[in-house]
Amino acid sequence: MITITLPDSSTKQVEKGTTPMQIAEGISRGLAQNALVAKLNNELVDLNTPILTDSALKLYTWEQEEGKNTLWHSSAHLMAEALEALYPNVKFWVGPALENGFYYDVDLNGGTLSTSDFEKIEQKMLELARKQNIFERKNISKQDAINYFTDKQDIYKLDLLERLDDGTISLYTQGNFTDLCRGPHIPNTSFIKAVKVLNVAGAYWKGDEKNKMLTRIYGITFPKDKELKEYLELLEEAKKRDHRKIGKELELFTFSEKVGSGLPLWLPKGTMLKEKLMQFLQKAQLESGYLPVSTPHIAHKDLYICSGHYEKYGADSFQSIKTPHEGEEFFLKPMNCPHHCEIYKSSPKSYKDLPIRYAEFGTVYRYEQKGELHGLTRVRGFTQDDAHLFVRPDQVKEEFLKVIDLVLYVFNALDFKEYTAQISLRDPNNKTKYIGTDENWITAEQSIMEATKEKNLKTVIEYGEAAFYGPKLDFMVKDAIGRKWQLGTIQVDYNLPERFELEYVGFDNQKHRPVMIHRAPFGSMERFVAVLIEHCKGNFPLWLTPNQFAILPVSEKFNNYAKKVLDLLKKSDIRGFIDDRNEKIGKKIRDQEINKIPYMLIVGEKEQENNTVSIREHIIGDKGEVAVESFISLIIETIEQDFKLKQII
RNA sequence: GCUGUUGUAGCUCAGUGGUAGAGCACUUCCUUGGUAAGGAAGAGGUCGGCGGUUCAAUCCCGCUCAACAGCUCCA
Repeated sequence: MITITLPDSSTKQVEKGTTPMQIAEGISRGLAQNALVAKLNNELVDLNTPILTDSALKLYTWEQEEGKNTLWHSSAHLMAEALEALYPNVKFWVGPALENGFYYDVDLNGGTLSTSDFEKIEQKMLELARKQNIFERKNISKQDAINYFTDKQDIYKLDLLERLDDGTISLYTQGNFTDLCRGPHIPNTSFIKAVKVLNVAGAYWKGDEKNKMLTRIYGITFPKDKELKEYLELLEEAKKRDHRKIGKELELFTFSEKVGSGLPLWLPKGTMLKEKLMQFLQKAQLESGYLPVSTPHIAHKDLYICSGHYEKYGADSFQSIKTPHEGEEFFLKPMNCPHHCEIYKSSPKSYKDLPIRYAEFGTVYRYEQKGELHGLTRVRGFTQDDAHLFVRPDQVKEEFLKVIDLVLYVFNALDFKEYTAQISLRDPNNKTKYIGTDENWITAEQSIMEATKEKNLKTVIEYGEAAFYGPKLDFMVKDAIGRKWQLGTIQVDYNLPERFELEYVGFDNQKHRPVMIHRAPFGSMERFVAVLIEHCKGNFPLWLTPNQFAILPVSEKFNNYAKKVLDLLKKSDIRGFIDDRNEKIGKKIRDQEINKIPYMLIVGEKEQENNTVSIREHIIGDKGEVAVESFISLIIETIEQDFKLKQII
């Protein structure tokens, strides 16, 4: 007999060789029917693995990541089986599970695959899934594996085998398909009830562009039809929220081939939005002791030689600007930090001056590879809500706390309610590739961890993800439909203070090197606006939205009264316009609903007589007739209320 | 940058080896209408750019630019 310890610490005595599935059956029928994979002493295993020693056992269903991943990994095998049935010459590379679904990289031997083939593959997968084929594991020797795949003329699996040790090799077979795989897998194919082939794309063999391009087929599967339906609805919803689409519809920004790819043109409404955001942050920063600075868009090559960026990125950047003066070269600025370092150096600093916080909405230019450009999230010219804090080593933690406060203030104000903080630290096994003293690193890493802990942030620690110049803290937010985005970032930098020989005079009358902290709560205005659009689907908070109201005269006879109302509202700093087109009121309402205007003010004979407006709220509808003054206070109060609520959080 | 797909009016998109169409938007006129599309007329396109094949190219071919999907990358 052996002892099995379950997650609730209870134990079971079972015969040696009992499988996790049998234990599941002993617990409940429901669990036995839903279990997909088991964890045996920290190792994921098939449910039919005989347990030979005392073990801790945990069972996973579709509800857990482990269960999902296993189902998707097994689905990749199922898709491979379907592909092999449909395309006899196909060769397989690897087929892992992803965050949402799975893919398989295949070599179609010159054949092609298009979206029109998807249904055929899906049908075949479902047909095979219904056979309830068992995923059968077989441990074999390396030589046997080599023989097997040599017979199959499968160069890709042979390549994989080269890197595997004898004794660790296993094959999985379901139906007519056998794959080299370490597993684990779901018990049988019948758990896969709903199937969708999502996409097909090229991917280099082993991710190396010198290698052959394989066909990567993406798919997703579910244990219930309903879940597939919900997933497809989510994809539809994401499409509707696409900032490129909404940005065009709401006339926020555009691109022009003549201006150049990746160089956004902000339209009046988008500019209003962007500037409101900047004003909002600027105000918060002034209150937190930041000092606004502003620096030119170009700088002498020497600046970037000093910073080290020329050596690292020079060749892949926008190339230098020449002048009539022979040999003189300027570069478009790819970041603001070197400029800020020079500002720091413009006068001697005392320890009493620190921390110094230079803030600038600095527009920078980076020559991103063509294929990387994407709407506003990846562009070649963008404005960072940048600031550099020059601090004493003993101030790192305190400044981190303040920056975290600022970042959270921004997130709350914009209704991002869920976020996690990712702490990127040094690779503990390879400390040599980092610049800066061990002592400083330890202080900074400790400071970050303590600061996030004090703020009760949900954190993930990533070892080895730090930049070579310092550890960092990145904020990942979840948007309204659950997608994750990386927004704000805080980074410690030991490199630039060194390169620019930044100093301050300490209490001991000696020169010391300050620590530099880069931080950007939005990240960049472009990226943030993109994420915000997708988060709120273009329905911006009232304080931010480009037009807070539209006045809709019932007929042209009331245009003059509308004008009077507009003047009154403008005096109170409320933004909007009159829709004085020669259209019926129904048409105007429809159009302004589509334009997502928060408040429509309908004015006709009645309103003109009573000095009122009839409010119609976006989506909600008719809110009745009120005095113009009441509307003004409604707007002001709504905005104040909005901010107050958020302060509490 | 690599692979694939796409590029027709301001927008969304039909279409054809014999130099083009719809809906919306726009202009003018009629209409002055009370909570999601009133009516009529009109204007608008080197069919992304360059080159080739052809009697003839928006359509076929090559190159190029841009967008999209994926890969790789992101100070």
